[in-house]
Amino acid sequence: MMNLSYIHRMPRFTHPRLEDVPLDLALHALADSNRLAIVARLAAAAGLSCSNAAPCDAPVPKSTLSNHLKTLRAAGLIETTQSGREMINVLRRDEFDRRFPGLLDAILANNAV
Amino acid sequence: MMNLSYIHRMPRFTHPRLEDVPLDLALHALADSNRLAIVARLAAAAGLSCSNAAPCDAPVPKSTLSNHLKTLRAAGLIETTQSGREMINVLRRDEFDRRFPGLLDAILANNAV
DNA sequence: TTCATAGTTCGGGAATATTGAACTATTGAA
DNA sequence: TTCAATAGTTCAATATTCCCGAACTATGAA
Repeated sequence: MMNLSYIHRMPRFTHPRLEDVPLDLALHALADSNRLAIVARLAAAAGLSCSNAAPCDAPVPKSTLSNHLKTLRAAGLIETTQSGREMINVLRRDEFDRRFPGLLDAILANNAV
Repeated sequence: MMNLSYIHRMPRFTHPRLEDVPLDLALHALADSNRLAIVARLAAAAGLSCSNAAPCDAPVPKSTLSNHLKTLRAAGLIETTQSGREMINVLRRDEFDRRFPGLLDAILANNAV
């Protein structure tokens, strides 16, 4: 019998190449106040678990939060890796900036409270 | 009997004050390839009727086009005025730039084919 | 008038988003 | 080892939004 237990250690998430991300998909991911808040928090931190990346105001259900992070992942904005039982999210800042120069800067600058 | 015919000459569209437009609404309006194409055309023209503002590739049904323009209007991106039987659309560039400095520039610069 | 043009609005089906509930995986403690 | 707690995903049902054909309104021209 083959030992298949290793598959549980396979990477859980797929991350797109930035060159495959169209502008409208990136903008769509950022066109939501909760996701904007998440990106803003990640921009100011080295890496955050899902619950730590969540916007502090407006409590978001965890399934909703998970979906928001999936949307950001699909747009090439964040990379998620497992660490213990937490999923650590990191902003793919350099790659995103190379793909869309100046875009994230402009958006974050305009996201001030 | 009151003469009510004048109401047909009332302004047809309402345009938001830019300070009332939240960032996520503006991004949402721009997070669509057809609407991006419309904005790009308006950025390069003084004023365009709805059908002239339509993206040249991908033919868009006129009701869909009308809704796209309504979305852009609600986000403070365009101003629409009637001229004869055409509706002339103008990009509210200065106002939008004052509200969201650098945002439209960054988006249009990244919208190049 | 009447016709054609330029668009808006309405309504229903298609596509997306939200979220409670069930589930998986990991850690720590008994 | 087991058991419970934690951190998150996935599923499925509901809610919302979007798309677009059809009907409608307004204007200009014949």
